[in-house]
Amino acid sequence: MAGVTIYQVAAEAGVSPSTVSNLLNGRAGRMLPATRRRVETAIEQLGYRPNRAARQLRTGRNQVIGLVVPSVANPFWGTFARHLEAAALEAGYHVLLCNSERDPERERRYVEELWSDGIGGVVLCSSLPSLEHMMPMVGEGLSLVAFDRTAQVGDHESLVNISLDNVLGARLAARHLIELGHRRLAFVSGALGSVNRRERFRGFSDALEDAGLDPADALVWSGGADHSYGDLDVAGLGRTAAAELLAEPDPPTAIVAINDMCALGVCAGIRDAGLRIASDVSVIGFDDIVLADLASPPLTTIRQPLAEMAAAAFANLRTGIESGTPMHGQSLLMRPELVIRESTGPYST
Amino acid sequence: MAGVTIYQVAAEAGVSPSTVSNLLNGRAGRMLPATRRRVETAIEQLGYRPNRAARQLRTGRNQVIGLVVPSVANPFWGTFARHLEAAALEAGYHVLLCNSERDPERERRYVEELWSDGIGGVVLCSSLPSLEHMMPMVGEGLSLVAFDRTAQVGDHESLVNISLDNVLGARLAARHLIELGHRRLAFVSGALGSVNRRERFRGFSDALEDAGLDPADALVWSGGADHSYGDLDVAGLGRTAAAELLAEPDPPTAIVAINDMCALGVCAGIRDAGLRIASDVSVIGFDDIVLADLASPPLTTIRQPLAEMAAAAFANLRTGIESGTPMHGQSLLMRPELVIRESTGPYST
DNA sequence: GTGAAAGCGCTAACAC
DNA sequence: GTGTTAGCGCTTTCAC
Repeated sequence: MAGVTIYQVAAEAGVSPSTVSNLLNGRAGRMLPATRRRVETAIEQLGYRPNRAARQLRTGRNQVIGLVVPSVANPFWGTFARHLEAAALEAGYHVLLCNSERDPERERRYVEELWSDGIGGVVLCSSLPSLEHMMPMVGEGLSLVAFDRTAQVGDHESLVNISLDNVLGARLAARHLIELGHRRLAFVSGALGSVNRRERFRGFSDALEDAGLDPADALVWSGGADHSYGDLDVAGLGRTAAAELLAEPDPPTAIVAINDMCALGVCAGIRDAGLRIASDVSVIGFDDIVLADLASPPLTTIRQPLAEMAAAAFANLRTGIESGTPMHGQSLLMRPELVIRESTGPYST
Repeated sequence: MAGVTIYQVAAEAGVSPSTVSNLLNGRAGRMLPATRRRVETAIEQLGYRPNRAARQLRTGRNQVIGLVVPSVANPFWGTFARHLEAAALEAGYHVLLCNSERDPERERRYVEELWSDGIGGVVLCSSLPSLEHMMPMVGEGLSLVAFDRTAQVGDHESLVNISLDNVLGARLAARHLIELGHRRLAFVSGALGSVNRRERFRGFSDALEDAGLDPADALVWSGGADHSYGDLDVAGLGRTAAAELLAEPDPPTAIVAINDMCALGVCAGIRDAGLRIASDVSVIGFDDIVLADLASPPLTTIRQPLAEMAAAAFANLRTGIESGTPMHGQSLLMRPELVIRESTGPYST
């Protein structure tokens, strides 16, 4: 800590602390150019940097937002974190990173701590159906943006939800497979009960119905009810899923994975079984992480416009924080995009 | 912000604020058990949470460390961030995330801001040879741990460096290839001038010499001097590198990539050229990111023990911050481990 | 063993 | 236009 205070600057410039403060806080409008110059010189010369703790103590607000993700080790969340940090930085905000490992209790503890640290806004990446446990704080003025989760019955009225249109995305995915001639489809996911898992499954079923297929005939693999897989193991889970599905009497010819990491695991499992991706079994992922394009074969997937979503999340949060009034509840559903690469191919007997 | 202060707690418990403060700060030793009980009850009842800004203003320090990484979108850094956050959390610290995009100027600005925000310690993941620009702050008391970078001539005496033994790692990598019979090796990297690029290249050269080969005969591809590739494009760079190297009159039969992301790109480039990995061209990476095992074929690589490294980084930082005295400069070089998978194979004419 | 009081550095009324 | 002043909530000597 440089240790130079606003008083020293004031003394150096021959003005009062409030003048310095005014300049610092953009109230330099009616200031004499000469005064202004003097203050700026003094700040420069002394290398003055305002003390944020003092400012926060006074104003009750700091320039920090919290980000709670399942795990930044997952490239999807890592990429999101980077975009969010970039958006925040542009507005002079910093980002406090929290990895929940998808534990609802940890999510709650994190948000509580952030709130009591004076952080005005949090982006919560939780796919929990109920955010009940956060609501007391939202009631007290916390701005909360739920990411990767759509609005649910019972949500607080000032909750903002930002996510992909998962139903549409999954529908796009399954339709692509059906158009390629596949009839025996599988859906692979981890933990049941997450909002977006439910939605993606819904879109998957819708597409089957659209094509006159019975969703009840589809193979659904959900990782065994009692397992709660970490966010990275999802790849290992895809691998296991593929092994089990391909050992079925009537195995699927195409697999929709809940996300790209899972799809990468499914691909590994297909190879483990001695089969070829696309020509033997088609695989489609979800997210379009950087690695989807690098994989072998490159992964067909549903793209989420992460940069735009991160920017929107931050913009909402900032408005909520700076307006001082509760945010107006809303949901933002981004448009998914089918990206066809080489992990999907036509059905062949 | 709950808004309940230490005064309200004191009033509720019928004691003075200092007594409450004493309890809060572990100075409850000589306190009457009855008093203590009363205060604890009051805290509980009012749901009191100390205001961190006020505490920081008073003590000058907060429970936050800064993490500056090139980009958390890169799975290697994402994984590191997660491990570091876990270590910090255990000690009650939070982590502020900064993505430098490998821009030295951004690195400096970030660290300066963190320092003036009252953050006592920073883990800086920079492979810049000189950390000169951080030194004024270190001189003033900032605890700085440089990660993924070894000690350099001219470093500040209280700088702690934590990294892998890159020379040994790269030597292990190249030796593995040579033992498989390869004689025509290539080394692929991005930006020149980073400390660990230099070290890895050194280990690569050493291994060639060990085997009686002339390092000058090796193919070195470094992304073109004037390009400064982002941390993710490193995969695209590997892809380009492979294309160019394989178009040479006398192409390499084995490639050492600067890291796994780059290696994944190299693999993509090899496939683009219609060749097969391992049987036609061997590829070895560095880091052992999660995706190395998921890739097709699974990537042979040099593993960095990231969790241990993150724990060590935090432990050092914490000691530095809490002791209040400058850290004792030292370097920690972790032992690399060769992980043989399927992207490397014997040389065949 | 417990309390009184003085600030940490800043902002924002409100005077002038 | 600029200065004076009163805290924000906490910690920490120093008295008692």
